[in-house]
Amino acid sequence: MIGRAQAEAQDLSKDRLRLWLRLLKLTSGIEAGLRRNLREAHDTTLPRFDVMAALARHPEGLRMSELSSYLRVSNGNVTGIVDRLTEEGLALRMAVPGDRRAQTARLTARGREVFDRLAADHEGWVDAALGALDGAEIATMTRLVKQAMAREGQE
Amino acid sequence: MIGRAQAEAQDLSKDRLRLWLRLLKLTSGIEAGLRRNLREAHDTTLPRFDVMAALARHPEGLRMSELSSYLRVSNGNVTGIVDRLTEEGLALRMAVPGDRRAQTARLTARGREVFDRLAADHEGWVDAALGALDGAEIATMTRLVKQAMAREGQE
DNA sequence: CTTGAATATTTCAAGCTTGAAATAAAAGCG
DNA sequence: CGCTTTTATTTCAAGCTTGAAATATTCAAG
Repeated sequence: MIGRAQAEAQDLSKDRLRLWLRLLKLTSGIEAGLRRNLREAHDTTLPRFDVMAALARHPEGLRMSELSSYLRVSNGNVTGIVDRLTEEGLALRMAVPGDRRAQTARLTARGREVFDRLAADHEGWVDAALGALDGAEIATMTRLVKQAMAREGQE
Repeated sequence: MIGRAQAEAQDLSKDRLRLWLRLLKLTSGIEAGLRRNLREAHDTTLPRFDVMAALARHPEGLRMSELSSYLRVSNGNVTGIVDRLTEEGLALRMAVPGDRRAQTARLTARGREVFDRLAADHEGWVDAALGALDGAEIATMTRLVKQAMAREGQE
């Protein structure tokens, strides 16, 4: 037989699992909507948007490795995305003086213009997707998400 | 100039955007951990696990189209994943009597055994990932996620 | 200097994902 | 019955993603 403490821990574990599945469904659903909107309204993709957003926050440019750790994706991944943004004339690579191994990626002038339009729409889509939550609810959820990340994100 | 109501709506929009970014970071982080654990501990992937979980809940089998709408992924996607599960001897396709277009996918006996082990570990990993939230916090967050989905998910 | 370890990035194979096109079969209908 | 439309699935090209291997360069000893 199992004690009361174990039974409660098992229930809590099940509740955490159910929350996880719902959370995943919510974020996947919103993400799918964002991907669809980006494609239909701007003929682009979420990974390209993410890279452009990172570069927009760092006008001085980011090294490829900084970009990949900032976005938490692999090095090889950003290589390909920056390649495509460069082909499209939205980003460019610059040599780093004093280290011939490294490159910094930056947005071009056109990249900045394009990103500004993307970002405005993006904020609107997210606002609509979370529109069922009012200010207090957003604040509560933000607090709980931060708390959950304190454990999860410290690896 | 803009009125107070507009200014508040803009602030709320920014707060929703910040919450979205945190939420995405939390779920992506947990998901990355699950993918790593599945690979390292069981040499498998999250999409395979998701398909096996769906099939485990439906021992009578699911049509390919039911599987894809259940998992909210494209038809072509499940075709490939079921192909690989079949190659590994974990799933199989069966003809549907009376409709030669359709197929149902099912877990094999070995597929069920493998899934049971995966599921146990999976629940433990999720429990650990959300371990910073106690029962009341899980309940609050679950309520808010449901509320957010009521709007988002009704498409 | 030169050898070896560490660092920055790219390349690569494999798998996931999508939307669109292609196949195939069933259903409706004149 | 023939013909069209709908439904079920697969195929395909393109892009994303990863971890591992390959390149290139820098750094640290000796």
